[in-house]
This record gives sequence, structure tokens and C-alpha cells, in this order.
Amino acid sequence: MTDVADISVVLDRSSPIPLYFQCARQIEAAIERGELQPGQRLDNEVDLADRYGLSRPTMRRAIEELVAKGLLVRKRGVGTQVVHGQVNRPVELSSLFDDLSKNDQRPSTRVVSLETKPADDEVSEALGLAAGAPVLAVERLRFARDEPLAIMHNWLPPDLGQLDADALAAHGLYELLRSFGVNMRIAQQRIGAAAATTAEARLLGVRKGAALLTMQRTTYDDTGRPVELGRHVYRADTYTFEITLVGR
Amino acid sequence: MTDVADISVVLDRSSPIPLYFQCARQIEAAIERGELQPGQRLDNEVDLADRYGLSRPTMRRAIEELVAKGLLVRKRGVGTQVVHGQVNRPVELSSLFDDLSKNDQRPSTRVVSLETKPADDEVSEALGLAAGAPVLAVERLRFARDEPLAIMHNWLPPDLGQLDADALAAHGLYELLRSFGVNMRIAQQRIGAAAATTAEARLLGVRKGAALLTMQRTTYDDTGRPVELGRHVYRADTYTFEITLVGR
DNA sequence: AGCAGCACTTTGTAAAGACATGATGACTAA
DNA sequence: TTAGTCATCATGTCTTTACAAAGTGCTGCT
Repeated sequence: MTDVADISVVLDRSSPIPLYFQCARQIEAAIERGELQPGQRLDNEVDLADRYGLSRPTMRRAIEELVAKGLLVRKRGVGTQVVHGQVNRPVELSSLFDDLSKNDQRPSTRVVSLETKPADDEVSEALGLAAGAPVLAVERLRFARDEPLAIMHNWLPPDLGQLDADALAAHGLYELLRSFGVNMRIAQQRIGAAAATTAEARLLGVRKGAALLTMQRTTYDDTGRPVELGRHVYRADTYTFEITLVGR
Repeated sequence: MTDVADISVVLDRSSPIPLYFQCARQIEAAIERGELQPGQRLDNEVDLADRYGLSRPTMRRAIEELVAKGLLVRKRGVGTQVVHGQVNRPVELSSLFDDLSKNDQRPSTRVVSLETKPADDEVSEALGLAAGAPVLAVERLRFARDEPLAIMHNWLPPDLGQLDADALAAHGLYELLRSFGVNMRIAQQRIGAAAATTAEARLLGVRKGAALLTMQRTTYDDTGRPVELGRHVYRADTYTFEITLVGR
């Protein structure tokens, strides 16, 4: 019977930020501050809703947000508990560039090539275009702290916006797409491993045949249209994917 | 202005299966049958709820289920659409064994070792035990179609149940844990790549130094308690991880 | 003393109503 | 012709209420 914490949650009902979101963020912050210890029980939904002046569905939604994130675990008839162990943030719908920026890894980019050319079969299929339709093909080399980290190939429909090498050198691809008004929603990724080819080895500064992490991704926007196909290879000694899975 | 489909949904209100779930499954089935084409718009929530005799929140929840799965995409003021392209099932909270069984890959297992021994620092930390506390250590070799596929190391708290080599040879670890009443809820995974050591190469039937896919996982049950730590290596030529990410 | 069953707690499911907000297209005025 | 405004549509947010089901532990009966 662990005792139950009294987390202070301050809600601003005049803010455009939804109440359930404000509430979820503040509970999340309390967990990260250690105010809520792993294994500790939260009060039940009804009392919490009462205490914070929310309806039960709204309170519930806030908690569900954190359950989906893997921070909390709930069980009918028992209650809601904080998950043991520290949480790694899951792979999000963000680009490598964003991730590196957040972690002070000083990302930089060299644009190797940038051209419009006819799509081959795999690319046109993935992007839902006619075979041979023109696509924008980008190859970039990504550095973190001036160390080469990844070789990134991307193919995009040509009508998304005007990409130029300078912009790509200074910003992440996802950032640029967002600035064009593209709302990315769903990505399907396939993660594997492969040995470095001679060319890859030279670009990444590893020995030929060294193990590399490979990722292929198709991204769809909020209308379900494919907006990007990416094939990337990462140095395995510097990079790993972190994922949090939540069941049921 | 794509026309809108009239999907037949039959609900059984006397079934213990929730209405939103019944509804979601039937829409999902319609998508998989191709009755709903990629890019096609669904009717709006209110009409659908009306047609199926559900309240709007319940109808909404059904749709949200499919949005979370990456099958649908919705946009305020616009509507709900089927995502283009075929959907890969995301990495679920299931074991490799289950996955292989589903795909007729004829999984089999050789138990290399199975013993209780003191946890080293990393293991005890991951499982939330005292350093040196006894843990169950398992090493297995997993085959698919009689080809070696993965080397799997697992560490478990000793009080979960009685694992024996015969059971492990015939069933997946997750399956056995479930039969002990363990309800796995959250898993944190880290996916990387590494070159095969001599021992790994021999077990997996690849050349030394070949690229392997590595996965480290900590699994928590529905009380937030860690129940498993796994460190696995996969043959990269036979295995990849598939993930579907949903943003917002 | 042991065990079955009941009561209580807590989350899960469902409904109906209200208002907010983002998108879109049509209509109007400059 | 063009640009701005407005009506409309569809989803997003929030509330109140009710009952169902699962897990826990206690009580009372045998």
C-alpha cells in the first residue's frame, strides 16, 4: 500500500492548450522530477478529477496520454502506477536532425546531391506515383559533433516545395517539409543491418564491411498521401534506435 | 470529392466485446478487403454513429483505434481518410516466436543454457533488483525453417514461475510468461547493429564480422515491475524490424 | 480454521449534449 | 479579376451521468 502523492497541477482554462494536455504534461513533469517514485500509486481518476476541477473523462484522457507514452500502467480494480525504471523517449515522428539538436549533438549536413529525376519502380511504388514520374532525389551526409554519422537518401514528390542545397545544409528535411505546410502523420519503418560498402565506409569513416544500421522509411501526411521515402544507413557504433512499445 | 463508402457494420450489444472494438475491427476488415480504397473518405463521425446506432464518443473511439494503428488519418474540418499504401503490422508486444508462427516460418528453439545465478550490475539495475540477487539466465538459439536466425539472452526475476528447457524448446518465452499469469504491458527496446563475433558467427552460420542486428529490451508488467531483460542478436540477412509511427 | 461469497474500490464502457476550432469553398465587394 | 469575408462542415474538447467488470480483501458461515 504505497502512499499516494499530491501533485500540484495548475490549469489555465483560458489557454488554447487543451486541459487534458496541460494536466498530462504536469504529471509527466512530476514523474521526471522524481516527485512520483517508480511503483508509486496515483489517486484514482475520480478523486484526481475532483481535486483538479476536471471532469472524469478529461482526467482520464490525461492519464491515458501518459499510459500511451509508457510512463504509467493501469489495471482495473487496482489503480494507476508509475512504471519502474527510467523512460527513454520513444522514436518519434521526427527527423534525425531534430533528435540530434535536442541532445546537443551539433548536427550538420553535407548535401551530396540534389536533383529531379525519373523514379525507379521501387520509388514510384512507395510514393504512389506513375513509374518514371519525376521525383526529387536527395543524398546527404549527416554529421554529429563533426563526426560522420549517417548517409541519407531521400525521394520526394516534386510538388511539395522548393528544396535547395543551402536550406538542406542548415535545416533538417522534416523541418523544411513542415515549413512547406506538409503535416506528416504516419511513418512505416524497416530497420535492419548491413555491412558497409567501400563507398559507404569512406563516407562514414569506418572500415569496409563494418556493421551499419539501415533504415527504410515511408512517411504519409495527414491526407494519407506518401510524402517521403528514405533509405538511410547509420554508423552502428554511434547510433541506436530507441522504441517504447505499449501493449493492450 | 471522393465518394463515401457504406460499410456494413453489425454490432452485438450482448457480446462482452466492447462496441467500439467490434466497430473498429469491422472497419479494419473492410479496409483489408479493399472495400475502402486508399485515399477514400469515410463519412463523418456523427453520421456514422447515427447509422450504426452508436453514440458519437463510441464511434469516435472506434475510429481513434484505427488512427492509432496507422490505417486512418483524420483532419479537422476535412474528414477521415484511408491511408495510402499497404500497412505493415507494427512491432507488437509479442515475442519473435509468435511472429514467426504467424508467418508460417516454422520456429524452433535450442536451449543453450538455463541457470539461476547472481545478477551482474547491468542486469540487476535493469530488473530493479539488488546487485548480486539471483536471476534466471537463459540462452537460446532460435531457428526459422531450420535456419538459425537469432541468439537470445534473457534474464528474469526468479519468482515468476518454473521455466524448464523442454517448455522453452516448444514455446516462446512470452507465451510461457503469460501462462504464469504475467501481464506484459510496456517494453523499451534499443536496436543497433554489430559485427558477429567468432562464437556468434558459428552459431548463426554466418562469417565472422558479418553485420548482425542487435536488440536490447526491458519488459514491464501491468504493475510497472520489470519482468524481463533480453539481449538478442539477429541475422541481418533474414530479419528486420518493422515499425509504424503515428504522430500528434 | 478454512473457504466461499460478498462488498468495496478502481478502471472500463457507453450515452447525450454543448461549444470551440480549423478547413474549405462560395459569395461579395473593391 | 482578385481578395477578403462568411457560412458550413467535420473534427476537437469538455461536461455530466450511469452502469459494468475486475481485483482485493474482509466477513461470516460451516
